[in-house]
Amino acid sequence: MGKQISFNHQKVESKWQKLWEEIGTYTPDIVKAKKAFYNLWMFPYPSAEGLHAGHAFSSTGSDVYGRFMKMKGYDVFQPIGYDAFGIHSENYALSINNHPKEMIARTTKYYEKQLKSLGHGYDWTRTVNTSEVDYYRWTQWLFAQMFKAGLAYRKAAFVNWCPSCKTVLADEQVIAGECERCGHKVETKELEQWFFRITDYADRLLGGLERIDWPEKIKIAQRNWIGRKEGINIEYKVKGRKEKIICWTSRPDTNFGATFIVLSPEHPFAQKLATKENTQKVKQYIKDSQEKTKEEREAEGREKTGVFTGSYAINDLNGKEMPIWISDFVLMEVGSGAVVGVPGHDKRDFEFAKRYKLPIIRVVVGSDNDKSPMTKIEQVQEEEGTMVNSGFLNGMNIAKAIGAMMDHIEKKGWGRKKTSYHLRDWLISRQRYWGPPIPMIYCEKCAQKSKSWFALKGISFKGVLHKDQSDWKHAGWYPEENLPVELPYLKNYQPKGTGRGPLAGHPKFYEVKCPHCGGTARRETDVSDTFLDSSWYFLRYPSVGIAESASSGSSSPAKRDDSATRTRHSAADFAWDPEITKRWLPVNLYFGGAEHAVLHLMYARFVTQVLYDLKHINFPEPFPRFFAHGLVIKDGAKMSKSRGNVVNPDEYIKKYGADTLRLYLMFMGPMDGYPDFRDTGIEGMRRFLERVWDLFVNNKDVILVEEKDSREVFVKMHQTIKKVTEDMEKFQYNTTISAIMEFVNLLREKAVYAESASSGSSSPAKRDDSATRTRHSASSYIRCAEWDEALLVLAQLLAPFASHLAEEVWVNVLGQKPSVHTSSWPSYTKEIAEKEEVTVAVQVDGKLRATLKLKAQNSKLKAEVVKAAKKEKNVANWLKGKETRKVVFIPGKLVNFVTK
RNA sequence: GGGCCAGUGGCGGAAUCGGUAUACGCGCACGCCUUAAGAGCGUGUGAGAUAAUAUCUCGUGUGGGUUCGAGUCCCACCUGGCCCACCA
Repeated sequence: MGKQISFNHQKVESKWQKLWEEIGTYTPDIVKAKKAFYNLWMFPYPSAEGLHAGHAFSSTGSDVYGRFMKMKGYDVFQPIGYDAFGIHSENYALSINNHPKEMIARTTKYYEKQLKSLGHGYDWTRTVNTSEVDYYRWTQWLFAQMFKAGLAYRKAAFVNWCPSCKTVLADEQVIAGECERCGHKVETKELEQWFFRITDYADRLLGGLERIDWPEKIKIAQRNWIGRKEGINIEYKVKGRKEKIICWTSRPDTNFGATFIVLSPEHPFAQKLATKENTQKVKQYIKDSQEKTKEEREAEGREKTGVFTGSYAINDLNGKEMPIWISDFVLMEVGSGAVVGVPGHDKRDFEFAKRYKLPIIRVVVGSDNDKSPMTKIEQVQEEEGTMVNSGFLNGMNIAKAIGAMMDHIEKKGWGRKKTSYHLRDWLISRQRYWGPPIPMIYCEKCAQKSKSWFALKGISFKGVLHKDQSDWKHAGWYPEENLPVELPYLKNYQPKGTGRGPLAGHPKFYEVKCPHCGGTARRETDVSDTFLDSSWYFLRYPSVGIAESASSGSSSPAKRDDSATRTRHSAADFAWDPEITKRWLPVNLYFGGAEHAVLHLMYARFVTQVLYDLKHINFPEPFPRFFAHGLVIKDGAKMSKSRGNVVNPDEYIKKYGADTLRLYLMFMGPMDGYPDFRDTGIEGMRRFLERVWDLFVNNKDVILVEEKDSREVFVKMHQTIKKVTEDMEKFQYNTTISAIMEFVNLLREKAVYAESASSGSSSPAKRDDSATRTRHSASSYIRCAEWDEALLVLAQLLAPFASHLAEEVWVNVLGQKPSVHTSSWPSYTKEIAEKEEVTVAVQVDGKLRATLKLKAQNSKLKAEVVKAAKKEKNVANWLKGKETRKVVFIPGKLVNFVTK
């Protein structure tokens, strides 16, 4: 008997996990659900060696909320899947010398086992794997839609190239000059690539932020990344030449202080403007700078380099000649790739001017009133001040001067206002193997025709497709209509580093007929960015199994696709079912990491807006509510393999149980914090659960709660429900659990165990040797209803966290029908939850001198409280000989005698 | 360089609106139990003064301010973290 006290987590957990799956506890009626709640956790990529404690932390945070909503009466849908396509999985496969296809098959199995062992309430009947053809045919479909809408185009550009991953990268995927995946320094290469016109959506992505419930820091990150800035393109004539240089600036007010112009080495005029004697130097400089990586450019960073072209631009404002220089601190992708140098009011310009002894003119005087010539960088006035040496602007403040100057320049025809964005088009091609082949076909013959077509129209065609939809077919590119374009199994899938993907070595794959002229054409051999896979997965989940099952044909869904006969939105043959999508989307709560602020979260919003515009869905924002969880820290640092501080949840689940781990992870700290994982902490949590278990299984021996105690238990129960309910909504699980602990502590304190009549030496009463607990003979006391209710409530409050233990006691101890997870969340009465007796603080001049224990209603009466407070010896002492000038009274809380 | 966030016991962290700072847990100490150890249970635990569970002083990174009253609000600074970064 005595040994049975210990909670056998392995037995209990596996028992319920099996049963839940059998009876479909977490599989909602996807077609008919009335109160749909789509609770989504960012799916993981199954490339590493399984889930670590960080995954367990965030997925549990999401699961706890889903379970809570379920008990609140919602039809909760919690799907799970794998972001299994893409460079991260491929790199991992390469590192372990395994084919990604096999690696994925193995790791997804392991992930599934781990996720199940954590006891999460996922709907395992609807999973997604982005590397499976049934999924990626729609990723390809999405690409084709983008192209048809004029949102996918090719252009030659200076792009980020990772020499280690041997592929190009989007701007978002370059972190501080390094590859997001492998950490290798990124270089710049000029290549022709596929882009998505995300910049067309810049303003809408910005505007949409106002309407969604996201953490402010994520919104700010997106705003900064989009980086909308008002400015002006100023056109400068070049002395003695026909070229005009356009410089974008947000600070035209300082233009009277402009003393030079700097072009990016990649600027089309960079070489052209070099005078004869400078040509050699300029050529060399351009060549040198292009060989540098971004990192190198930056490392030399503050030490500016440059070369003079020999040409001069004219500042129309004052007719001054400005030497035109070339320097690699000016980036082609920013603004217009050319900068007007105002060294007095821009630190970088100042450094450049200093280095090459260019004149520095002050045109702004700041609040320090320094009007002296500028010789030190500290004097550079960037932020605020009053205009000087600036003609008609003199005396104006900066804000006013900017407006005045912009109007002036536009009126004179020297330039045009232009809003600039930091956001750039999404580079979507990858020269890799493990991804969806870009479903496009290129026909050289058609391309030649289109070149003449462009020539006819007077458009110089440089590989950039125009937005006008009629243009695309003239560039020789056609979207593949027979989807999917299956990724062939390649044994040697290693990236080549030639600027082309591994598929380029397989004529069987790329040799196709031109869908337009029937001639020999070539299929695109690059694959798409992995972030395209994850940009729409949330649309897929609810319809998994629905779209296919509605199909009557015997052929596989992959083969059924025939664009001519396909009705786009028929349930049988589309990525998502329109009715189900209406019911379940947008996602009600998205739970994930903040590190995706300008990656996945931005791309998913963009794709959703495009699909909304193309009328494939009826909502413009995929995630109206997003919660950004924090990270688990171990030994003071972020978990990582290289640090060797990765915590594998498996061993903890085995040793202490999933319930213990779940509770501990949620108790460590707030969900958006960075709590430290400790072994001693989890042991403490196991002890807590052991005490809870003890409370339940020995429940039948509790025979008494005294009148006073039963009331206390009852009140505490209502207080606990209130606290837990409120804090759950705010994802403050740590305080939720501490409230439950307090409740458990009280129950244990008040419990009185009977001498068991039936059992002998191993009776439960023996187990507890506390001197404070009294033992009574069973005959003289009765059980109270409050006690039984308290235990039911306790099981329910624990259910989102300790799902298995709660279920076990709910069914096998408390005799309820399964499942505690479908029972309705307990309610509380506000009046009962309010304390009956309160402690009122008594202060003299703001210092605590006594506390009063008063009945709640009395504590609200000023006269009563003041009277009682003055009676307190210590208060009287402090008031002696002083004149009370004022009495501050906060009903039910505090009284403060002011004598000063 | 820019943006955002945070500094509370030995540790993780509590503290709705400005109103008893340190809830809950870990750790530690002591006690009970035990032949012993462990487990379990109980008590204590911000610092200092003190015979004292009475009482007093100090105390939420530093310095100032507002207020009857500040962890919370304002100003300046210091430290740490995260994100972005030669963005014109």
